[in-house]
Amino acid sequence: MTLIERSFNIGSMRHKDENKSESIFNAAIQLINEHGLAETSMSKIAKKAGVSSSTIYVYFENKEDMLNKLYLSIKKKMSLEVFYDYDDSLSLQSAFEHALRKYINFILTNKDEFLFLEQFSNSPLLHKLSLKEGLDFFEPIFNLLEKGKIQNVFKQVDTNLLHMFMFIPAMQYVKIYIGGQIEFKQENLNELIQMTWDALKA
Amino acid sequence: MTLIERSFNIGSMRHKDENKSESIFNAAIQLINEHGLAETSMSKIAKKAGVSSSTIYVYFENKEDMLNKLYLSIKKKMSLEVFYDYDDSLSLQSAFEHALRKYINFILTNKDEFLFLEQFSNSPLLHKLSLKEGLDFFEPIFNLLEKGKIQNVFKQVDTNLLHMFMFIPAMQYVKIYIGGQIEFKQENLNELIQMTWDALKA
Amino acid sequence: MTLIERSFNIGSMRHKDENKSESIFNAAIQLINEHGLAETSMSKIAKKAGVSSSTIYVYFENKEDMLNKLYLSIKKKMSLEVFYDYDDSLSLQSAFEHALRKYINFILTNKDEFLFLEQFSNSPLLHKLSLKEGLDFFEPIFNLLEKGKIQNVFKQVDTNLLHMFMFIPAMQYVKIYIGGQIEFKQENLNELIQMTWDALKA
Amino acid sequence: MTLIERSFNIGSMRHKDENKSESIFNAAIQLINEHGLAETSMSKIAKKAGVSSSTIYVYFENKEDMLNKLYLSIKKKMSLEVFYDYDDSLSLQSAFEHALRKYINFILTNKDEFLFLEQFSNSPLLHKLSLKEGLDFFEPIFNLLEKGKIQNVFKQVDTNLLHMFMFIPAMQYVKIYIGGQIEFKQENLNELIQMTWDALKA
DNA sequence: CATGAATGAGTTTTCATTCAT
DNA sequence: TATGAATGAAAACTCATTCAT
Repeated sequence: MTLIERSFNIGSMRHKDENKSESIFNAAIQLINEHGLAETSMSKIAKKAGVSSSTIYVYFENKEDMLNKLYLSIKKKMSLEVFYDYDDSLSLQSAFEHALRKYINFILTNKDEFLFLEQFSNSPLLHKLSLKEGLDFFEPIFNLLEKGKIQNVFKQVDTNLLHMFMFIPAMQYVKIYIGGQIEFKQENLNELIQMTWDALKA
Repeated sequence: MTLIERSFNIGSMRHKDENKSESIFNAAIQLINEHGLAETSMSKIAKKAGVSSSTIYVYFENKEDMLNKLYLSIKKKMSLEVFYDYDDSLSLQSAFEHALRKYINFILTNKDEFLFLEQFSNSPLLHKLSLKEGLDFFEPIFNLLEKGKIQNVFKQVDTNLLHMFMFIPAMQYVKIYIGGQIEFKQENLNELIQMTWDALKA
Repeated sequence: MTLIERSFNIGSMRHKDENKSESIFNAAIQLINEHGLAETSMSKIAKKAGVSSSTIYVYFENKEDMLNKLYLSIKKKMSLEVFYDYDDSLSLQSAFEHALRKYINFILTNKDEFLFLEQFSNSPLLHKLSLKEGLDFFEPIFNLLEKGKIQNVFKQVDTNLLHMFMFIPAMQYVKIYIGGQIEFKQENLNELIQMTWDALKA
Repeated sequence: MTLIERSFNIGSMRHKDENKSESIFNAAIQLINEHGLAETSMSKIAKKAGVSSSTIYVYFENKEDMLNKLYLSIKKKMSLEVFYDYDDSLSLQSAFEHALRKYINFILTNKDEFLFLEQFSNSPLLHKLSLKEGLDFFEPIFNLLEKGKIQNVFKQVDTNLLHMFMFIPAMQYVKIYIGGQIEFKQENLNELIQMTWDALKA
């Protein structure tokens, strides 16, 4: 909390605090990326967030609930930043490239959130429901892909396959870059986008 | 151990029981896939494996060590089954398709092992070293890809990029199939292989 | 509070709401019978009573205070319903039988209150003071028993012994009936009353 | 552990220890009588018993299991001490008096165990099964009562009623004596036994 | 009077691991 | 080699209570 925020807060210190929820989320993301889901306890999260661990239970039902809400909140943030300004007038290829670049840019500049998503996606704590809800945020992309199939620009295959090919290699690329196994090159990125396009193209 | 099994063991200097190690591995894989890494304790593994939990510490230094050894053992098994019979006389495309199909076949018929790999790959318990060692098993594939680049059949891009594009979509496809989000179709598989080829092709 | 309820309250100096106190008591009784004293928390009581848990602390000092007040309130209610109309003109045996039947009837028709009493009577949270105060409500009965001793109808033994023999078997009978271990029969009841009388009779 | 016991134990310190189970039971009984079931935590029991609280879970599944096993163990001990030497040659009244006196003597000299039983009997943690099993220990008494009915010495009423009248007043007497509300007199005891007999007698 | 938010201290239980045998 | 018993440390979560509004 900055000094200014603090002063705004004086009159309402006993009201449920967006900040608190936020700092719990941030603490969780950081710890999980640093030490893994299994090693991240509620009390460690609380300590890092600067609240009592019982306070977490004011905001969330239990650990599972907290993680699922965090998952959805990140998915939503991502969707808002990445897909909201989809421009209908662009050519299909431009739209495709635009969306993919924005997505890659998002995960590159929100590494922590992205890595949390990746780790949590493999956990049995992720509810089927959250998974589904999370996918919904990609709706504009599904529309794009369907349009591409209709225009015979993309292959006539299951849209899930197109969707998968569009994002999974990019995600993996960012993951191994973050993991230090390769170094990031703009050139690689362009190649990756080209390869993705080639995979989808009819 | 039956008498017969025992007699087979006679010539062996080591007393440690390959079977026991094996059943610990199997128990671990099953439990981790069922309940997640975080929820799988040594004592549960021991119970499922039919040994005392102290016995696990005869075979492995600690939990981390056990999981890393399990990781490498699966990677090795996979490598043996999938890449050992790489046939040099095949055309590049045939070799590519052959390898990819064998890989997909392996993970489809060894779902538990595959899912364990996926879950453990995202865990900080996975040692850098194991990760690297795990990659080594793909060496024949790296050779294939290099050859393809030299012959100008594949794009002139970082071989890691080629490797990534070759396997990651297939893995993701199997994962969402196992997760019940799509149904398996031979047709999809053929399309996937074609898309993969298109992505790599120069 | 509706407007009408509010207007009924006009003449009262106290703002504390008899209803609210009542619903806290009811919630407590129900929960304690259902799950036991140990498992009944203030917040669960509050939730069931439809108030905030901090509201309970407006009415009571703390949990102990609340339980003791509840205890006394039930004892009082019982005393009012059971012993207030003690009829001096009745013969001793009629008075005895009348009182005992009324008591049994009360605990049969107020099972929850009765069971709470039983459970709380064994708790160290029950203050000595409350216990003593609770006994006072039985004063008419002590008078009856003393009179019986003077008239040589009852045994010349410690009045506490008479009192105990008068009520304890009846209470136990109702308890095991409520617990489902026996079924209720009017016949049993008559026998029980006879046995009680025989125990007391000189 | 005495010095002698200790020396006997030297060679077997890693074998499940009857003593340990015993000291957990004793700690539990004492604490529950002192502070109530609700206030007695596993860690307090462990501390008092001189073991780690995790050790309790080596011997019992959970708190409920521990308490139920303790309940049955006391019931069994009581049954062994009180009813095992039932003498068939005695007259009914002698047998009745003998059993009742032995019972009263047992609860007077095992106050802690008795009070635990009383407190736990009212708890929802007491399993129906344990309750039933606990009653079984009274079998010799049920036989006695049945015989008395056949011989027309006792009233022709439900045996449960006879059983109840035989023990409940005695138990209550001991309870209020322990609670300090009355003082113990041999004379009272004799009166109590006479009253009990009068209640049962045909 | 009434309450939502907050929390320190506590709960039960499980964990990975050790150790004597 | 194999193990049953034991445990300190930590897990997730709940509790009675307070406090600012």
